[in-house]
Amino acid sequence: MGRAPCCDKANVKKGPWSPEEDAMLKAYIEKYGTGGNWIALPQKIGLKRCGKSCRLRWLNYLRPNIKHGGFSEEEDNIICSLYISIGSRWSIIAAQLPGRTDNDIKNYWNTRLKKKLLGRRKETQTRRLSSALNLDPKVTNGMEDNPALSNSALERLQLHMQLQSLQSPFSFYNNAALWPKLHPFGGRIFPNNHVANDDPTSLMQEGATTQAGTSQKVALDELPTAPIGVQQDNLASSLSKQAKLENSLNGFSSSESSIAFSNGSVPIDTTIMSQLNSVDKSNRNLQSVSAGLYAELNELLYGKNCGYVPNEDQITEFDGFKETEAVKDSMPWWANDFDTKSSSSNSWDSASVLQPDGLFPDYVLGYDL
DNA sequence: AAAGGTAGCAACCGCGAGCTC
DNA sequence: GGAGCTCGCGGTTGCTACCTT
Repeated sequence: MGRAPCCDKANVKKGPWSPEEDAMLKAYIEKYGTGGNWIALPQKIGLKRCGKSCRLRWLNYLRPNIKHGGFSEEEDNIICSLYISIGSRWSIIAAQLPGRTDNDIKNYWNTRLKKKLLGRRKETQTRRLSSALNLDPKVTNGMEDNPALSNSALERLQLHMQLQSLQSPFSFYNNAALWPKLHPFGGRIFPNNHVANDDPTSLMQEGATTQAGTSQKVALDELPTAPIGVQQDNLASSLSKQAKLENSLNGFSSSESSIAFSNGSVPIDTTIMSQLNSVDKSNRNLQSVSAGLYAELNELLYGKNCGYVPNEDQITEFDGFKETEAVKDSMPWWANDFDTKSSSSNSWDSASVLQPDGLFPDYVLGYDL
């Protein structure tokens, strides 16, 4: 049995909305509300529009306090950080940007931000890459000789991210804390002189601290020899936070979602285990990803944190993004307590749905764009 | 000036989740 | 329990304005 159509498609108008239609819809909703039924709304108003179309028009254009265009650097940072952290969950990203709609952000990302990101990479990455990574010339030569490979790498990465996300929202590409251990070069991906706090691997390992603040750092000297695989207890810590977020987003109560995630001790329940299995599967898939892509990924995401300082002539438009601390300082949601009561993924309200002391700070430590 | 290409954005489409009966 | 329905989301399409040749 097929899906029932949401409206009589033969009798609904499509295409751009006229000012008259806008006025009718706005006046009705402001006076009576939606009545909890978008499908019935157009009949009540006398509009020859699909209910879904009315909803979209109201949501993206007519409702009060909508902002269009003119994205600030702060908003750019939030969008980029969240996109890299959680992918194309536009409604969640929109919830962090009052007055912005998911559609607006989606369009902005697809038409501008993504190109901005690619543009920065195109200009700087190969030169910076070879000097920053101190890699085997056999590896870097190929990348320098083949700009097409480099230019497509981010898009390939995004495809990989989406594919992995299909397998598991908690999978490898959604979990930055896993990356250094999984890198095909092991410790060689970063310059040899990286030590302690300015080592990006330490940043990412810090990202693997527990919800309760218990450090579960992995010794740095473990990294070069770590096999391609996952240390499950560290992974589980990250997963626990992700699971908590996901549960919150899915409407679980905070008490339900945080049950056994204290002290870094993660219950090996079926949900978590299935996520672990998904990550293991992702790891296997990962081994087919080229070394060049890995190098690019690290350069792209951690370029400012890996200890490499670009020459002045290497600074490009994307360097307009603030330094990590400045970014965090400028993000109010960063410091606010997570309100599980408002954990709606509905972009109508701008309430924070993210968990500032949980998942995302871990990620953004490494994603200073 | 005109044609073709590109960018930006509004709107549409189909699907999954969740609710009701 | 499951069929039917609505809602909300993310991907995609199509229109328009602007740019380039």
